Amino acid sequence: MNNKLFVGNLAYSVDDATLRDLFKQFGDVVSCNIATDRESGRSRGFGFVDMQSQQEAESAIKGLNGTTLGGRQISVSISQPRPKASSRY
DNA sequence: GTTGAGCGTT
Repeated sequence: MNNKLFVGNLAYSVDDATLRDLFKQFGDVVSCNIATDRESGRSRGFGFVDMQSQQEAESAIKGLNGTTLGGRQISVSISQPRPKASSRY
């Protein structure tokens, strides 16, 4: 089990610092990043947070999943591995 | 408005 968290349905007004501040309340945030569009540079409406441990990650899920942030009800869950870049279509 | 991004050789 990984300790990466997927945060979906985020408001465009939310940034990486906002996510970090939210998740650090439940544990140590190793890293956090908003999924910005590579070609547009704009937020895609979701992000990822790397917690120090899975235990802290679970606490963050229970504490932040389903909550409203920036007017949007965010969805927090364990992220899934990203496909290999070498396997581009 | 929901599973990133980067590089051409990790």
